[in-house]
Amino acid sequence: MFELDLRSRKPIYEQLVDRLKQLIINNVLEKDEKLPSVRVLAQQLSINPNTIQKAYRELEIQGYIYSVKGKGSFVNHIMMADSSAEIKKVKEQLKKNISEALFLGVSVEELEKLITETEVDRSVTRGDEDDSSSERG
Amino acid sequence: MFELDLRSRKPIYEQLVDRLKQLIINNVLEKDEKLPSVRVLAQQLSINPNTIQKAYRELEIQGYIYSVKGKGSFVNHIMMADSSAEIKKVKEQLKKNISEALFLGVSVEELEKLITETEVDRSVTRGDEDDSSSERG
DNA sequence: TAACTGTATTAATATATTTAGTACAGTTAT
DNA sequence: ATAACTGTACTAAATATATTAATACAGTTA
Repeated sequence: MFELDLRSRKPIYEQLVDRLKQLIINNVLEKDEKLPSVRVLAQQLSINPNTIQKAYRELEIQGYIYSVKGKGSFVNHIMMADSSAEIKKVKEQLKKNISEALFLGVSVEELEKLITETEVDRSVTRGDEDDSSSERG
Repeated sequence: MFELDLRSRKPIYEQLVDRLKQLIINNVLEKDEKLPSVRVLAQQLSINPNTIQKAYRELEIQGYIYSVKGKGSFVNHIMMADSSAEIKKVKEQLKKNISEALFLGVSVEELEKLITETEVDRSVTRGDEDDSSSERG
């Protein structure tokens, strides 16, 4: 399904969370799509099922997936509801990154281009079927 | 000098690096300003000097400060030179944050406003004495 | 019932972080 | 030269965090 860096200083479960988030955000994993079970994915990645569960649990807390005992874990594309706390976090992180980028000499134009590029990438992978979140106005 | 969250899962030295970076980026700490010595800051924050040194060393590697044996550690505002690796890192992190923000429903307009706001903050705290990195052309 | 699924718990292990203590070398002022 | 500061290096111990392992329980599906 994807690659992990077992030698990284970044914990495996965090890598999993980040990776799965990106797949969900970019619609590679579609709404209600079933994720591999904790045991199957653990075997595929040659790591312990508990580590997978820790990642899935975190993703569920953050609202990216939902899990049903006996059935499995599924992608949650509803979102947009009570994500205010998450939005605040992301915005704070963005501010830090932006000021650091500016400090390192990245121009405002380049930063704006980054936004446009990211937006385009999303439109392409999502087939542009829902553009409400990227309206300008 | 600042606050730390000793209960955070984020290592103390990483908090220190982030915090000092922000102070340097936003020019709260000015060029060639002397930072507290590892021992003094350690006592102020009630943590071990080795932890301070680890943070200072990381900041020196990243080019934010420079240290002179016997004299102290000082803010480095020259930068802009060989920061290509750092720029690449920040850009990748920015992409992730932007796509997550878009996914959570933050509009492109809002993201662009974040850039403008951050730019303004920097101009104000820096007295606008050097605007070369924020030209739009 | 058998074979899946998520979830929980405990213990052991591995890794990372922090502390503690000591030491050495360069700077500054006396 | 001495005293008091500075950064830096090193080892060992203690603490915190992450990961594995093994087991168990409950819900789902065929």
